[in-house]
Amino acid sequence: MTSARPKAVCVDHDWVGRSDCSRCAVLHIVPFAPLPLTDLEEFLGPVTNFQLARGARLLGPESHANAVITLRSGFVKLFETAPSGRERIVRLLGPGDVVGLEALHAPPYLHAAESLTPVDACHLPIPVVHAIEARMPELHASMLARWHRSLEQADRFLVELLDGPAPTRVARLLLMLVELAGDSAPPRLTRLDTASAVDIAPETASRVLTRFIGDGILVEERDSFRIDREALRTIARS
Amino acid sequence: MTSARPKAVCVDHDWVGRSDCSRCAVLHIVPFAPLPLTDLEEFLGPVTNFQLARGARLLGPESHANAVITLRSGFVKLFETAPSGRERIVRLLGPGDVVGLEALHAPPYLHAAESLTPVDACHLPIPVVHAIEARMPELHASMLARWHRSLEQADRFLVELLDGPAPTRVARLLLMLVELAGDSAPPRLTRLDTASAVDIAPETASRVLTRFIGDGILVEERDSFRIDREALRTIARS
DNA sequence: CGAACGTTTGAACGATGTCAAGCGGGGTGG
DNA sequence: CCACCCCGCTTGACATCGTTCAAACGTTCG
Repeated sequence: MTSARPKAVCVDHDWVGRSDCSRCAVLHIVPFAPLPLTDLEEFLGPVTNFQLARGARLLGPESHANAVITLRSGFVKLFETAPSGRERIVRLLGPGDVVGLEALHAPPYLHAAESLTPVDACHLPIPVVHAIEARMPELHASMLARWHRSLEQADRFLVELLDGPAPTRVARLLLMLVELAGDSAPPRLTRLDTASAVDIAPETASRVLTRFIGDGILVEERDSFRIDREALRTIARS
Repeated sequence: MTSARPKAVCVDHDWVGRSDCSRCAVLHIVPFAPLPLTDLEEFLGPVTNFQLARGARLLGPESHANAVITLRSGFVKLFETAPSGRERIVRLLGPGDVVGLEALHAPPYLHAAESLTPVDACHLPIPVVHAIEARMPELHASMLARWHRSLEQADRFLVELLDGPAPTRVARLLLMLVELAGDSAPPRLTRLDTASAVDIAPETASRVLTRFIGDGILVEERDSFRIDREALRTIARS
């Protein structure tokens, strides 16, 4: 209480926005954990919270892969540059997701990560994760689930987003984005990001989207968008 | 010794082909493990070895996901049918790989798996894996490595095989197949499988491959093939 | 020997990529 | 506060690669 060292963010009940910790992919278990608080403090001290603007780089293959990042709010794209030089988006992450999972097994990070919206996130050094894992086996299962989800999403990109004509792909992407967002507002991607997610030319993305807008199926806002779910689902089915 | 129950295959030194166990993704650690043999017997009893012809189904989303399969030899494709109805190959597995990893976390299997060549494999019920894991923490790291590899390959499909013109893609696929095979003979895919791996029409695959053959870059044998590595790498770079 | 399947080959169409020019809005600097 | 500039987006025209449809071939297997 009178300690000079500041409280670990995760444990500080006075911390503004602590409520979002319930979404923390790694530590959502902690509040219910049977560990004495003082122990937790020691573990969680190195965990730091930070915010980023849209378009910021979270990490890349060049960074030291010694931490994972959990998203409290905001959206992130994981991408690689293909041999052709084109940028290819391979995954999309949202609130509650973990960025840089691979680091948990071995460096380097497999992709680059950039924010698609303003982002609120926490930085967890790998040793912290392992320390918690050692004491709380539940975390292990939770991490396995993360790997599972990552694979599932990679496969969805392969099977859903890269299948069929351009309008179909874009429709599926939009649906995927609102699904990812849950109750929060889905992020509006640039035409270029849209294009590199579904592997079409930016110009084609533009044409498809302006057509959707013209048909009243899609409404774009500054940073988000709204859709006619049913109409898009029909297009997505083709 | 005089027991009526047959010896667990993994432990039976008289078992023909036991040498291939050193390649077993899950149990390659076992021979060096500090566990008493009798213990091992009990664990490994339910492990069964089996062979399949080319084109056989190993498992699918419909199967009870209560086991993983380790490939001792042969090649397997993992595929899903896309919304368009087309079959899309999402991963290729070879000797030493694990089929149905997902089951380790939760059912169902995420894909269908079919042999591309005759296959020699072992069937490991999930409880067996967990039992070994409990006693041998090394296995845990080894399993993490599996998830890691799966993700890496999924990403390679996304970034390498689905990028650039048809000849480039096919070239990359062929190179990937010989890499996957290591010292064994790479499997010759049907035109249809080739096509659904790199997302082109079977006819296009045919045209590309006959051209490669004409150029002396590729030689097809009954079940395998040989390539001019350098020439293909050049095409793959484009 | 025949049937079935995978493959080859041809020809024509069409969706999408490419190239190029113009537009608009937001941010910066004067 | 305004003007300019830059960047992302739009729009058009055109070229092209790959798909599609169709037919014939060869091999394997019953």
